[in-house]
Amino acid sequence: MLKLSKLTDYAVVALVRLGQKEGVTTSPVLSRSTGIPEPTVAKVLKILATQGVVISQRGARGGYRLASPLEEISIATVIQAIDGPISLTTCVDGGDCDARSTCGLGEQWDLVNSAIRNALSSITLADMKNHTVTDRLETMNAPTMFIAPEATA
Amino acid sequence: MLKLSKLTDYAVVALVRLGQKEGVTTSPVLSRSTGIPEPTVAKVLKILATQGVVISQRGARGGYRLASPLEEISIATVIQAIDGPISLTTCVDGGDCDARSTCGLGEQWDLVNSAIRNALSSITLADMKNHTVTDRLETMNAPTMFIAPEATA
DNA sequence: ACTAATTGGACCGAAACAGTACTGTTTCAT
DNA sequence: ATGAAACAGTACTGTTTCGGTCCAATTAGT
Ligand code: FES
Ligand code: FES
Repeated sequence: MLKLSKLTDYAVVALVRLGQKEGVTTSPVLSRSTGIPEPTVAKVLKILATQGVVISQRGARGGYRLASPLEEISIATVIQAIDGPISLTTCVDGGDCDARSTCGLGEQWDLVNSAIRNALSSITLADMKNHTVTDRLETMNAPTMFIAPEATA
Repeated sequence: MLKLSKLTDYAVVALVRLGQKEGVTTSPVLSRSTGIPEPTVAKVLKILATQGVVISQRGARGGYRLASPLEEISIATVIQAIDGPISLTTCVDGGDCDARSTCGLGEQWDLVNSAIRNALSSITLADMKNHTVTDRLETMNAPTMFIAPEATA
């Protein structure tokens, strides 16, 4: 269905909320604040901590805090942290493709990958809480990336 | 991992190859031509036929042919035909989200959805077969376009 | 030093996915 | 009319990934 995992969904919510807090915040608090089940938010934060998106403080009086301001964390970063690398292809890196030599368009997939990554990188967590950016996206979405120039001909 | 299903991968390959043939082409022929296992390519074509992406000709001397020229079929169309609708959110339509009322950023997800859909719609199957773009990609493909704090596998 | 609070990492069940096989229906060639 | 070729649809099975839960390691405070 090409949907990002629910964990990633929750991660974005948790991070945005975390960015609005002062100091460190614990999993239970974040859970109550967002409505996400406690075990789930705990797991999400754990993963994000290993990826360096959030800083964890262990022990009593511990908790999590954002490693970077909300504006500098892109959706792509969160997805990568939770779901792993963004490679739509299944072919480019893994190599477990049966075709490979016969399909002929192996390299072209990078086109798609770049497009996706570009789109995902242009949205930050700050945009997710800020309603003013909705209009700005309209101009940002112009398909003027690096699509084949003569491909449209 | 945010990857499109392998079926979709195969679908793109099959469609591009199909667009380079004259008249109708059978599944076995397409299988040999692409290197994709016969049963799989058959399944993919079947799905694409129900979605109207390809036209099927039944009976002896039958086969498949593209419903539209390659230039008019976008990657997004193929993904939607195989994997279903592109909704990254899991929240907007399904409604099986535990947070919903407390998360507060439900509407903002459309931002992400639009970005993805736009990126995917701007690439056509014709772009995938065009090898002149391959070289161009080498120069234009930014090595890292988003911050990867510690992308250790 | 002890205790309580909190994160870290491992484990397990469930669901979706990829692939395969079979049977039926349609059409062309003989 | 008959037989073969090719698509259509359904059902089944093995595998992988995802979502959720549980227990162990770590630290602050008393
Ligand atoms: S390498 Fe996987 S389809 Fe070409
Ligand atoms: S509706 Fe699902 S996280 Fe907000």
